[in-house]
Amino acid sequence: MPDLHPGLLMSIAARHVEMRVMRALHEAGHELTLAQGRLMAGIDGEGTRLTDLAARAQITKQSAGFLVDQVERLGYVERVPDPTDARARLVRLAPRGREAQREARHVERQVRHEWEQHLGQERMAALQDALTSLREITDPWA
Amino acid sequence: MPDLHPGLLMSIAARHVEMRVMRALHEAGHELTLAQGRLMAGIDGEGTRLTDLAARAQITKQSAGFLVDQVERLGYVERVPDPTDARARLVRLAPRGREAQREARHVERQVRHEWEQHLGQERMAALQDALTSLREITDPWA
DNA sequence: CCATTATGGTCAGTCTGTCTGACTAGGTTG
DNA sequence: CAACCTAGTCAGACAGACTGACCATAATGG
Repeated sequence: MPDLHPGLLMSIAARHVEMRVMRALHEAGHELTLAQGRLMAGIDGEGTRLTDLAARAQITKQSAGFLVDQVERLGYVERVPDPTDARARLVRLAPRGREAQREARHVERQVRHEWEQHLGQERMAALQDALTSLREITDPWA
Repeated sequence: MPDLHPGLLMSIAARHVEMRVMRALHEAGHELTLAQGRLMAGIDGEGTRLTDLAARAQITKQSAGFLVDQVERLGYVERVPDPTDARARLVRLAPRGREAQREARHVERQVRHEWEQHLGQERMAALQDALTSLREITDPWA
């Protein structure tokens, strides 16, 4: 059996994480889709502009606006005026959104722990190191 | 700067590979979409059943059928009867499909090489090792 | 040996997420 | 202050995914 391409192996594992997070959110009563989740993952504490959210998720601002409309209607985020720019508004997590975020982070920690159990500390550290380094040449956004 | 979650880092790198492959295919005159490419990646030498393709790409057989229709019309694959089961047909790469496959594999080798240059042989081997091991607990299809 | 169930695939209809292009309102700058 | 830039929306299109219903063929167990 020849080595599968690392990119493919990464897709498998990354997909697994997403699936675990989405499933947990669903079980906790949240009705978020993957696209909505990816978008919300880009919101930081003080709130984030639509344009920045779009860039982080690598989608157009139209798509981002569409998704923000949805999660706003569901009560996960709110749009507040940006005090520093009258054109802009900040998308901020509402209480329900922070709940979902907590849940997501919990599952992520759990997965990380499972991986460390499986690989052992040393290999896990090597993985984290290699991935972090690889980001320098693969992240279009950094 | 705290460590980003390995799953997220994997998404970034995996996406980079896909982007590189799609761009190269496009430059070589192939008009394949990402979804079509992912589907075709699941076709093996003797041909593969629609149902298996769907399972490998983790989509429904209806979606897979839709995509096969498209790439068949574009001349990348052909459907031939399955000699062992009259209900089934095998989806097989046509010459144009094999060309695209060669191109894709070429880019994948190139990316692998770039990564090895960046990480060094040892860290690259560690990465491959960790990812392969991780597959045991993250691949729903193995 | 046939009735039942399982499997491979299609048809019909729907929905989500994405895009491009055109536009408005509000900043920024020479 | 004129010209340009930037944040966001509106309108329209389309790809790709889903569910549910269905048909044809295989496989299985009384």
